[in-house]
Amino acid sequence: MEPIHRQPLALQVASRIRDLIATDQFPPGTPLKEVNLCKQLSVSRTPLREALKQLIAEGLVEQIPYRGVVVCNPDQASIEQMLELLGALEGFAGEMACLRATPEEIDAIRVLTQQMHETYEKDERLSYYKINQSIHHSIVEFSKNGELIRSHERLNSRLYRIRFLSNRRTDRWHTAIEEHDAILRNLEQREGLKLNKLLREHLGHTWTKVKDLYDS
Amino acid sequence: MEPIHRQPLALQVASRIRDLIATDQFPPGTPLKEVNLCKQLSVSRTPLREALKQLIAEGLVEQIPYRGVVVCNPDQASIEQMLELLGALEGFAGEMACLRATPEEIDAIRVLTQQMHETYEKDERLSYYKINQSIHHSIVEFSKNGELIRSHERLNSRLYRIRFLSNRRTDRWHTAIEEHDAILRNLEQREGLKLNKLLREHLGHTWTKVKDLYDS
DNA sequence: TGACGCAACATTGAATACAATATACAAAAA
DNA sequence: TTTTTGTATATTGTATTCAATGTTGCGTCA
Repeated sequence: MEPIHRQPLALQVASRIRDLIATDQFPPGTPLKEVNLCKQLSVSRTPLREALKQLIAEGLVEQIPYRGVVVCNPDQASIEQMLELLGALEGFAGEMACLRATPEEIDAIRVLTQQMHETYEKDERLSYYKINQSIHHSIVEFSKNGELIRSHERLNSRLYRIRFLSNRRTDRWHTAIEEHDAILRNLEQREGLKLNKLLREHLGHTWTKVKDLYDS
Repeated sequence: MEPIHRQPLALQVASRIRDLIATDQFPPGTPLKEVNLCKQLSVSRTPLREALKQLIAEGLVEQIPYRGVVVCNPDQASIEQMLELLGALEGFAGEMACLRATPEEIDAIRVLTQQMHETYEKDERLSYYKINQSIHHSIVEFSKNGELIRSHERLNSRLYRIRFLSNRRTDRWHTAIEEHDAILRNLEQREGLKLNKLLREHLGHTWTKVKDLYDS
């Protein structure tokens, strides 16, 4: 039987703050002052501090001794490195997925890709963004490697905001869709190495979009 | 002038416990009881708990609500997954190193590989182990991707103990040395893709060694 | 004899109190 | 006027206290 999963207060606090950062309600540079947050979230300092420790470990915020915790503001170089690593992880995941995904799982990707086309035709940016995330997430899941899934999850959450912002740009939208078609094809045909390469390039293109955003 | 780097107590505690786990003084399954550890390390519960939170985030220990923290005892499947991911990370790092390592840095790998041969001939297991780690660490460093370096570091620390134990086996020692020669050659010739493949296989062999250890 | 319930103990979860450190501002001296 | 220094205040770091929860063992009842 499924055990009951308890959520210690610190964990709940952590995921709340994570959301606040991802949705830009706590934009980069925001100082996370303990007493303020305590009042806003109605918890005491102890669980809050434990939550912050977790976010520090995840790299979402940074701490300077005796000067508090602030939301990280990664520079272009860091973002490029993160996206490069994300590409490597997803590429490898795709390669493994070619070996391990069931036909039903590949069907699921097919459905998502189809839905993605629909959001493109209807010009629904937010849905597009979510389906896109969902596809990438699924591919990683189908690698059947729990460690890989967790690593990807952590890194992706740090990039969530950036990718969301860069999603506004319209230039590369069509190309991205085409790339997703190619990704689906190679997954269907279990072309591991090609899919790996494709996914890495796909993420590389994300970087150029983000870069444009910064430069403009 | 070089600023003074402070180490909050929680960080010091965390790295101490990390060492204790890596050196098998806290073998898997050991319950980390807060009050005991407090006395042993002469700190109060708060910084200790913050340190534990960090180790939980790193995946070195696990926590069950109201039942405390215990040192993780990863099963064969998890170890296989971790090594698979480690192989992917190192492989990718090697590929990047081929693009970005300076000639001087490659020289450093050459020196280490030479030293590795010497430890083999003198039958110095511990030195061999350390030099081996050092080579892999260096290759990852030369990828010049900070995120990749950190991810590798975290994952590797979780495998430190396992790999140390499997280092006792003598069967594959010679083959491992030969593989390192090949790794060096491909790095020298900037054969990124081949090096990637080689490193992934190299880690795959580690898995077979670990597996033997478990099975016997 | 075995199972259930209760109670005492052990351990973690959370909150508060106290100490250490940094920052800002004002006053005094050059 | 400018620089320096001291002090007040804000904020984090650490310790301690109190509450909630889980575990163990013994006694009682069927």
